Amino acid sequence: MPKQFKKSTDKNKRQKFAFKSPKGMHDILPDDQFYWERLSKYGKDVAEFYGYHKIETPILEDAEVFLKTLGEESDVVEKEMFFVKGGGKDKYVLRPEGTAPVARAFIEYGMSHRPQPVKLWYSGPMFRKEQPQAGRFRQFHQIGFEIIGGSIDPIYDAQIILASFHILEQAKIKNLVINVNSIGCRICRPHYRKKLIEYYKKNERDLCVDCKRRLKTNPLRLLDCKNANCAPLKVKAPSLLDNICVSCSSHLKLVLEYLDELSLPYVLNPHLVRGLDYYSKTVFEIFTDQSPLALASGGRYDYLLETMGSRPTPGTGSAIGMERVIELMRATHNASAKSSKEKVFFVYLGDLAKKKVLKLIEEFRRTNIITQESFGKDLIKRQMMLADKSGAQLALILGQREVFEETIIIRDLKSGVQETIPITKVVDVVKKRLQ
RNA sequence: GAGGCAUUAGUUUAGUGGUAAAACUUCGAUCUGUGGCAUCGACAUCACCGGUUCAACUCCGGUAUGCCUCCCCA
Repeated sequence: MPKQFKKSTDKNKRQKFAFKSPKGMHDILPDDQFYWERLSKYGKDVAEFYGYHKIETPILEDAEVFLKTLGEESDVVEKEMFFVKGGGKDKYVLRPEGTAPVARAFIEYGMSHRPQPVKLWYSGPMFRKEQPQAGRFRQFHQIGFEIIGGSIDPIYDAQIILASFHILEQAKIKNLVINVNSIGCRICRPHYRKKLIEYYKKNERDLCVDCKRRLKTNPLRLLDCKNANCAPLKVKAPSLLDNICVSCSSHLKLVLEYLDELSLPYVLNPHLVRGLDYYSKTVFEIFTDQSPLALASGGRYDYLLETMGSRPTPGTGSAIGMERVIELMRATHNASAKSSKEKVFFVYLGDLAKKKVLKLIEEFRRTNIITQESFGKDLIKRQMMLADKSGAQLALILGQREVFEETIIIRDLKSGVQETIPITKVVDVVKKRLQ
């Protein structure tokens, strides 16, 4: 419920403990809908233009869908999933991300029998039990793109990046930069991982607390440490770029060539790694200089479907964090863009006129003209004030005299010019005036 | 999961160990014939629970929520 309605007018009935939305989960209030609708539209337009088909998966999934794919020791799985009671104990979870459910659907509905690759997109809420912060919520929304099946072609990575990039561009986010890296494949990554561990083991004493832990749980994350003390070690650490196999490095090289071809602004960031296990080869994140948070991210997941029991099937995808984008849209979109859709405002005087207006509105319903009224405020002055506030173009004024004469006053709210017309013609005249 | 800061009306902010102030919003009255006007009025158990005190919105502790830095991530 919107905040402004939470208070009861009856003092005796007032609740001692006010209800609140769950921690880290927010209502999208009427005033914000403008941004959500805009961003959703950008997503839909881009998806349709590039031939992605929309898919909607349930908000609940079998926990195994994520346990098996995201990595047992990843934080998302280990401590950030909401388990749902009922339907078997701990069987279902609120989905923490969108790729694994889409992959599940791909397998379940035999989409490998469609022309390959299959391009899919989705939009909806995701849930992670994190400590909330600016731009980090327990319920958040993503627009995601996936290209599944076909060959392991770097051009698909470029297309996936392109789709996310265009949405951000349409949302008028300035100074976008794409960070790109390759985290290798199942052949070269273990070698690199070993090399990295060996290197850091030698220097374990100088590592920060977090990095000591990372060394055991997720060594690749060492590259991403922000602690200044670890920085010197990072510089000398073996680089992913020097250690991935020929197949992976030529794949990355082609991705970059395609990005060049599309004139997309990118930087090669050898320290970029992702938290989810299913990624391989290309990974990327899109940033703007107006926020430290990634607005979109994604990568290639050539082993994901295999992990889920399918034939080996490559894939690549990305997701945009809608809340993070909307936060930036607020700053750039001016309020005038939010102008009201209401075109016609009814003003009445007297009970008889009030009754007539009720019926007149129904006549406008058959046209596409949106009307508004303010029943319950009988003062004509108040009604005019509200008409003005509503942003309506025309006011239709019906008083006792007009009811008697079967006329109505049509008033242009900008110029203040008004005329009296027969009430039978009001729909036609309004239609003409609005064109 | 760790550390730090914050919380006063619908909103934005004052303020004090002796039960709260302003602006805007909303609602009502003046007001049954025309535009954000004017005047008057209404709307806060000062986030919640407990402690100290003659007395707590103020001091202390806890909880919740928000924000910041981490962890991690969109």
